[in-house]
Amino acid sequence: MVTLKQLSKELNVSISTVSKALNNSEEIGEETIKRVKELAELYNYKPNKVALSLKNNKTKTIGVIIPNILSRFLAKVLFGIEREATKHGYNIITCISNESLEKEKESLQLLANGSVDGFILSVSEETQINNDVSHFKKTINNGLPIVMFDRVAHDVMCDKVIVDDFDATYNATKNLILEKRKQIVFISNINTLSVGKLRERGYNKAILESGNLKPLVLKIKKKEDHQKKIKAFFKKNPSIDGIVAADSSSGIIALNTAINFGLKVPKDISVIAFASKSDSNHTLPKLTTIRQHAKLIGANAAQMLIHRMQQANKEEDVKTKIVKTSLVKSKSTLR
Amino acid sequence: MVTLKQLSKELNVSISTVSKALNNSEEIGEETIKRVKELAELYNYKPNKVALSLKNNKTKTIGVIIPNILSRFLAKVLFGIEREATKHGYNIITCISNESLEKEKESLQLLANGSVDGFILSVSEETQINNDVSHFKKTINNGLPIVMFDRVAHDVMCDKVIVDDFDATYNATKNLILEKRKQIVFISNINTLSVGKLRERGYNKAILESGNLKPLVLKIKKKEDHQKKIKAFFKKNPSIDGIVAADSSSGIIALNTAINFGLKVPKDISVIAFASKSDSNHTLPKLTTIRQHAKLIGANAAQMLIHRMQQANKEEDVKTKIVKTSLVKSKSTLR
DNA sequence: GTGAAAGCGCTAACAA
DNA sequence: TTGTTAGCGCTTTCAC
Repeated sequence: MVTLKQLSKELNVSISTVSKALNNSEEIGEETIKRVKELAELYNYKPNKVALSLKNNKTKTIGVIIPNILSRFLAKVLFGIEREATKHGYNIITCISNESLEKEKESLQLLANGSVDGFILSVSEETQINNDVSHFKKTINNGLPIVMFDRVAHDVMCDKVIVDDFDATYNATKNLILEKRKQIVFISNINTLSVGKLRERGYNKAILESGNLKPLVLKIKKKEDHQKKIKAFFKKNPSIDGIVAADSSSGIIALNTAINFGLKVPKDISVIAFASKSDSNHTLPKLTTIRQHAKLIGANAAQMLIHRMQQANKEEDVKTKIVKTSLVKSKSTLR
Repeated sequence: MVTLKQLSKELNVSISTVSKALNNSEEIGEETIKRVKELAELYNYKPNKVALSLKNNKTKTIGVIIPNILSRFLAKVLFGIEREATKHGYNIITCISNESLEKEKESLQLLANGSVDGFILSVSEETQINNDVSHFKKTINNGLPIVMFDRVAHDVMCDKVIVDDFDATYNATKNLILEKRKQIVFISNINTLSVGKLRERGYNKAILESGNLKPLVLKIKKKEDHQKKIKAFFKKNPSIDGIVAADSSSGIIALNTAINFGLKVPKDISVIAFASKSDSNHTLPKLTTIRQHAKLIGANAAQMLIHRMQQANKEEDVKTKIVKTSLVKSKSTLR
C-alpha cells in the first residue's frame, strides 16, 4: 500500500500538502492538487483505514454476534445488517457465539478493545438460560452501544429490535380455530428461548379463548431426533388436525410426517410455522408461514446502532422497535 | 477505553515502563510490574487493537467475501472460517457480494485499504459468467493474499480449496445405475456456476459409460418457479426413476414432488442431492445426500490463508486442496 | 500556498 | 531498573 509519505517524496512536497490536496483543501494551489491527484490515482492510493481509525478514534466497524449462522433467520438478519452497514460506510466483524455464554463474553471482550464502534447481537441460548447479562452492561458502560434483536435481554438498557412473537402465534392459532380445527398442536424446538416461550403463550391464549379446545404442546430438545419425536407424537395423538410450529424445522417435519401418514394437507390437517419463503417453496403443499422479515430486522438494528453511534448526546433514551410478522397464507392451510 | 498514558500518569511512571511491565519485560522490577498489573486489571486495560495494527502493519483480520449468506453451504463455510480464525486470534470481516461482480470488486477494494491482512472468498456468479478476474490479480499484486473456495477462478494464481464436484455426481449417478435405474435425471439450478458445470459433466460421464442409458437434464433458472418446473418435468417424463440434484433445493423439491405424484421413494424412484444433514432430516424419507463438509472447507481455507500470511517467503507455491465429498446414503435410495 | 509539528496508542531501540 | 524518543499513517493547527 502506497502512503502519503511516499507520494510526498516523489512529488517533492510535504506530507501535509499531499493530504490537504487529496482532501481538496482550499489552501492548496490548483496545479499542486492536480499533480498530487494524478500520482495518487496512478498508484491507486487509498487512505490507510487503520491510521484513520486511530486518528479519529472511530473504526466505522460494527461487531455482530449471532448465536448460530446456520439458522436461516439469523443468516438473513446478518444479510440485512451487512447491507445497511455497507450503505452507511460501515464494515461488520462477525462472531458466532454458537449459543455459548462463554464465547459470547469472549467475543464481546475481544472486540471491545477498539476493534468496533458498537455491537448488534442476539443473545445466546445459554445466556438466556443462565440469565447472565453482566457482560452486556459492562460493554455499554464502557461506552460501546449495543443493539439487541430477536432474543433480547430485557434487563439491559439498550436499543432493541424484536418481533411480535406472542401476537404471531396467537393469530396463527386463531386462524386455525376459524378453520374449525379441533385439536391444534403447538410444536417447538426452541422452548428454552425467550421468543419460544412467547410463542407458546400466544398459542395458549388463543386456545383458552376458544373455550372448547384443549392445548397440546410438543417440545423437542435440540439433540433429539425430530422426525422420530414428531412421528411418535402423531401416532399417540391421531386426532391432530392443526399444527402451529415455533420454528421452521418442526413445521416442515410435521407437514411431511402428516403426508407420510396419509393425511391430506390441508384437507385433513393444517400447518402453520415460523419459516422463510424458501422453506415454504420446499414443501409440497407449500407451507403457510409466519414471516419475520429478517432482513428488515437486520436493517433496523443497523440503523438504530449507526444512529446512536453518530449521536452527540449519548444518553438519548433507548428504543424498542417491533417488526411485525406477517402470516403468509399458502397451501398448507384452508384459509 | 483506558490507555497506557492514563495508567502511567496514575502510577507516576513513564508510558514505556507500563508497556514493558504489562508485557512482562525482564527490564522492569518485580514491584513495578505488580503495581502496574494491578491497576491495569482494575481498569480492565486492553491494548488498543487499532494502535497495534498500525504499529505492526497487521490487522489480524481476514476479509471474507461470500456470494450469498442464505446458502446453507456458504453459511456453513463461513462458520468454519470463523471458528478457525478465532482459534488463531483472527477476526473476520464479512462482505456479501450478492452474486454481483460490482459488489465483489467494491468489497475487495474497500478492505484492501489496510482493513484486512488477506481474503477468503468464493467467486460471485456474475464474476464467473463475465470471467472477469482482474480485481483478484490486482489485490494479490498489492500484497494481499487470497484463498478461494468452492467457486474458484482458475486463471488466478492463489491458494484454493475445492470440492470433487465431478467425481461426486459421477459416483452418485453410478450408484443409481447399480440400482438398475433406467431413466436417471440430472436437475440443477446452478448451471451457470463452475461447480454446477462440473457436476453435470460427472453425471454425463456416468450415464455415457453405462452404454444403454440416455442423459436427461433439467436446468432451472434462479427466477423460475422451481416447483412448477419440476412438476411439469415429471409430467412430461413419467418414466423417471432416479434423480441426481446439483443443489439441495432441486433435490428436496424433486423428492417431495415425486411423493406428491404418488410415487414411492425409494421403491419407485431414488433421489440423491448435494445437500446438508439438516436438509436430509427435513425430508421424509430422509434424503440421500452428497455432503461437502462445508465447515472443513472453511477451516482449511482459513488455515491456508493464515499460513500464507505468516509466511516470510511470500512466494511459496500456491496450493489447491481438494476436500472430498461423501455420499451419505439414507432413505431416499435403495442402496 | 506550503510545511512543520503534534497527536491518536502502542512498541522498541537506545539513553540514562 | 526506568525514561526518552522515534515511528507506524493520517489529519489539523499553526507558523512561515
